[in-house]
Amino acid sequence: MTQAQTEPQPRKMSRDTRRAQLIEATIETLALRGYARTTLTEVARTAGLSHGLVNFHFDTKEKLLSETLALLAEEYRQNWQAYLERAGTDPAAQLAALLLADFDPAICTPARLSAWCSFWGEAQSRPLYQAQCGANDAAYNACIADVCGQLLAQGRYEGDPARVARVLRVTIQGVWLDMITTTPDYTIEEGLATIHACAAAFFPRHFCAAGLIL
Amino acid sequence: MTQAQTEPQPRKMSRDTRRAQLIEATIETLALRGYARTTLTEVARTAGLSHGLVNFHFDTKEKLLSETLALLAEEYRQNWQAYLERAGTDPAAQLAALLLADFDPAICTPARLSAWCSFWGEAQSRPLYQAQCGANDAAYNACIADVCGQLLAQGRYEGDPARVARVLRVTIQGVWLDMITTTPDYTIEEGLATIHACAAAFFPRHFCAAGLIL
DNA sequence: AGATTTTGACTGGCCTGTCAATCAAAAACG
DNA sequence: CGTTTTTGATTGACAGGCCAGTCAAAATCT
Repeated sequence: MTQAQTEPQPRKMSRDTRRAQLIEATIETLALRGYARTTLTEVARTAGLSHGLVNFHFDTKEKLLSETLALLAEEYRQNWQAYLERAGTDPAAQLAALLLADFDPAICTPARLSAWCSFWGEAQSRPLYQAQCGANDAAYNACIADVCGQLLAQGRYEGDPARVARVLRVTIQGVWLDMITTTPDYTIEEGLATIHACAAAFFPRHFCAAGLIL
Repeated sequence: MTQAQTEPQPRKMSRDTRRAQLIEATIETLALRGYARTTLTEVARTAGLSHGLVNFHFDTKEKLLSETLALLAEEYRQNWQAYLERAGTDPAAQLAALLLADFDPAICTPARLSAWCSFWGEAQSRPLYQAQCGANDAAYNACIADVCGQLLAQGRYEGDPARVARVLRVTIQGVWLDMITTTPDYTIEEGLATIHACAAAFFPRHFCAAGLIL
């Protein structure tokens, strides 16, 4: 990915640039090798830098992984909040925006999806995930539950907002997982169609397989 | 779990017994420590046995993990197939059985759910998962898609069988993930209620939040 | 020159896999 | 039926390798 040989690339770069570069290399390594086989040497090689630099910028491997997860969590949060902002105040439009947000090309990258999946696999046995993502996840859950509650009320649908929201959320998660584990012919369009089919089941007068109605 | 000190426990046991014991210890260790920190020494200690025994019975760590995953996959397959067998020929009853199967107390254990999650996290970067579970997963997908297709036709519902089936499948998976990562007050009943809410959205005349109608 | 980044060799620790010795149960024997 | 031999499971010490983290020296920038 990064080519240290082609561009001369100033040896010394700003702290933040190097850190970002190493974090990006960590995401790629997680995706390619998995959590268990992600080593500092491997990350450094992916970034085209020396092993010692990683410790210079991040002190420990744990801090590197922690900040990598923090970056993923933060860009995820900013993405759906930006989508929500642009959607206005109509609950159906807001829900459609939330569903679309998770398939934005900036977020929904093979490397990023794989990296997320690596962290989930370790989440159960390490406090790291909850510490970095607990608050964000809670905010997202509250938000989508609120939007679902409004749409249920407005459309006179039956159903528990929390459960409808949970089904939509885990369906997105599941589609993400499918997209990296199953055969390659699983496009973003097919993923979106699946999640829209789910939304259409709960809100048939507002959603169809193609997305928001009207 | 196993207490080597309380029971004298015959020093020598049959091959299959020891292998099963070590595989069970592997599941517990995966759940407690995660994939990356699962070591042979840790597994042996959990089983109350010596480290060398693991290599005696399984040759390599990879084979131990492979056979552990094979056991999980096989007991999962047998479980849903048994449920399906008992359900008769009515599509709605069959679907209800498939949904219930995944919450059977024998399958839906904290340790087993966590172990599954550990394997998923590594699935993307290792052929192990596809090799052990690819065929089983494909059979399950085909089965639930077929049942959904029958129920859609019988009830004159609209929808793509493959997509409806996928939503149900990933919702179960997502609820499993929730059950081990979120706060403890997530019971099997709440999990089942969520998946039933999802089924009710697609098949409102056959399912409600409490499960199968009639 | 002084400050800061970068490198690569080095270390101490942990982990996997090997192996010779040990031990208990079963089999063979007297 | 008691004794000896054989078989095969079990142990723990050991070797080799890999990895995270350290550090002194070199390179680069200001």
